[in-house]
Amino acid sequence: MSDDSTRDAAESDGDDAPDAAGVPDATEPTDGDDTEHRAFWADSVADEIEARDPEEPIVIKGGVSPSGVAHLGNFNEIMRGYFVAEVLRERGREVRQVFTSDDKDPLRKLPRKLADTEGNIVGLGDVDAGALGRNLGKPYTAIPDPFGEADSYAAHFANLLKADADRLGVPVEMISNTELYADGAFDPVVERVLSDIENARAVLSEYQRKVDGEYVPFNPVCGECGKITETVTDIDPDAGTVDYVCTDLTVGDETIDGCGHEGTATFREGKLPWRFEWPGQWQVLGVDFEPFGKDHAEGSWPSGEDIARSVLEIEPPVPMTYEWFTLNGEALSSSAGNIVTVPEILELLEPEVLRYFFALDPRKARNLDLSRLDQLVDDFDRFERAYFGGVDDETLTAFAERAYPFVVEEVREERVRLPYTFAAVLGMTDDREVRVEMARNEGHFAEDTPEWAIEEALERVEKARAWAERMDNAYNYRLQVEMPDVHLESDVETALDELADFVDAGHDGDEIQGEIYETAKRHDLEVSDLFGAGYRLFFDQPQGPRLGEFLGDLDRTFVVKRLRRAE
RNA sequence: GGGCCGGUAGCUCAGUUUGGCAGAGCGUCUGGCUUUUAACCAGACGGUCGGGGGUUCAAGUCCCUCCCGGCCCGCCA
Repeated sequence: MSDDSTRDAAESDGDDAPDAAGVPDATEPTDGDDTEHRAFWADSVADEIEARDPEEPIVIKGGVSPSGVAHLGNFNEIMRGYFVAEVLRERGREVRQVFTSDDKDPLRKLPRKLADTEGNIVGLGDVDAGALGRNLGKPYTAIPDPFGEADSYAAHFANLLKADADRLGVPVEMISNTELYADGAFDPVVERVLSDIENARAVLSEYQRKVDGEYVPFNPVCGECGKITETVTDIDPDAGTVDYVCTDLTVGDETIDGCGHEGTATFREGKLPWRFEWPGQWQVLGVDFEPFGKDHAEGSWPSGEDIARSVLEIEPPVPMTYEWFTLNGEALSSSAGNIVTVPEILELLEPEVLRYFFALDPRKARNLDLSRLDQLVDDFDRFERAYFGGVDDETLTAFAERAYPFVVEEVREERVRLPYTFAAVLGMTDDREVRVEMARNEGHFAEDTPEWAIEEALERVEKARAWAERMDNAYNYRLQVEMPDVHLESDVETALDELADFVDAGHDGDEIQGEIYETAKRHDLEVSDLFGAGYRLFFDQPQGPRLGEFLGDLDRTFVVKRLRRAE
């Protein structure tokens, strides 16, 4: 176990992310006054926040170290916070949702994966790794963007995260931790911690054994080499400075060399260690609610809560632990390549389905199985129907009544949802008219279905098509525009010619489907042989969707020509 | 080793606060759609609610204990 920890620590910054469910403490009512059960967890959290009679705007926070790839796990905090924010706004509260980029943290190790400006995941080999290596130990904001576009390494990843939040329609305000120090917002916190250092040590030592009488909870940035240092030799709270020596920094079994410089730094030229910095953020930003992954639940939350009360003398925010989700059954890990980004998953799903995923109970550990996205979409569709009263399930309906309006951008009952796997079938052809016709035949579109609803419904076809291709699953068939290279027995060819005549005479899909059986029978063929030939001709595969009905929706001339094997 | 969270049908999940018949969707199977061919319809099958013990008229739900998984109890965040 401890062996692993080295590896894990190596990329702990971002990677292993959080996932899905949450901790109960968080949603437990304060002091047992009113224990009203809520169908939507965000209502329970909102109750708890309101019970504190908070000043407005109510501040909801999340945060992450901008270490490498912004992946879906990082969105737990943003999405969980979003639902609580929306519930409070609905109750007439003014809410500010912020997300800190903890970008004064030092780059401790070279990431194995990065995300470029478009959010695509790339390897370290695609950037100047040597340049990055020389910046080990410096704050992320002091390191150039490896892709050369943003102001810094930190800004690059903060921009990606912000872009993803925009894609999901979450109005989150990004805050640079470095800036909080630079503009003096953190001054009172640092001053408090360092002037009351005996107390600070005493409190933290309850949680961290390493804390001793020499421990100084402040890490200056070296004025010479720019790296975060660990050795403070003197503190002058009145002057607001510390003296330091730029010593080596040990990270796991690696050492980042210090330059030996001896200097003096102001409270703005350095940072607090995380255990103090987190509570400091609560104070500086006036945080009322913060969701966090279960890794914090037994570590930094208890100490942070204590530091907030005992050192900073502030009330910590309402907490909520969420469980992590797994991706395809495995922990999220960028180094292992088990990662999905927001843009990636939005190629496969509508944003509202993804929001739905995060509206589910945060306490439950979930698995996001890309090969079974149809299940997630089906669940969403059912959830949506429940909102409109179409599902005989009290619990689901109660949940949907509360959560659904926050999941969709706009509540519109006339909206049409094509079942995801059916959408994948429609994705076998690019012809929009064929898609619409097939959907009509299946009863998904009615005569009076408005054009906007058809447009929206068809957007799912593109998602489902991308899914079928990416998973290379049972729906990954493609109508062949060019005649495939097929070899057929002569009796099969004869049968196909007859079938072509039948189609040419003008029959609908059902009739064609029936005629395939009849034709096979007449020619003493195995039905499967004739179907097989059809699938070869149209899909260049041995199998496919219900053939007759599919052909009935295609252009008749095309179908006839293809059945006759004409180029 | 200690602590926290999770474990309900093959899969994805409700239900656990406040004890009251074990649930849904999907999948599977069977049947239907004049006819084995993945879209549609109906029905059926499917459960030791992780195991064991306890409390109770009654336990998925409460208590004890054990198993499995994740996390924390070093550093860092």
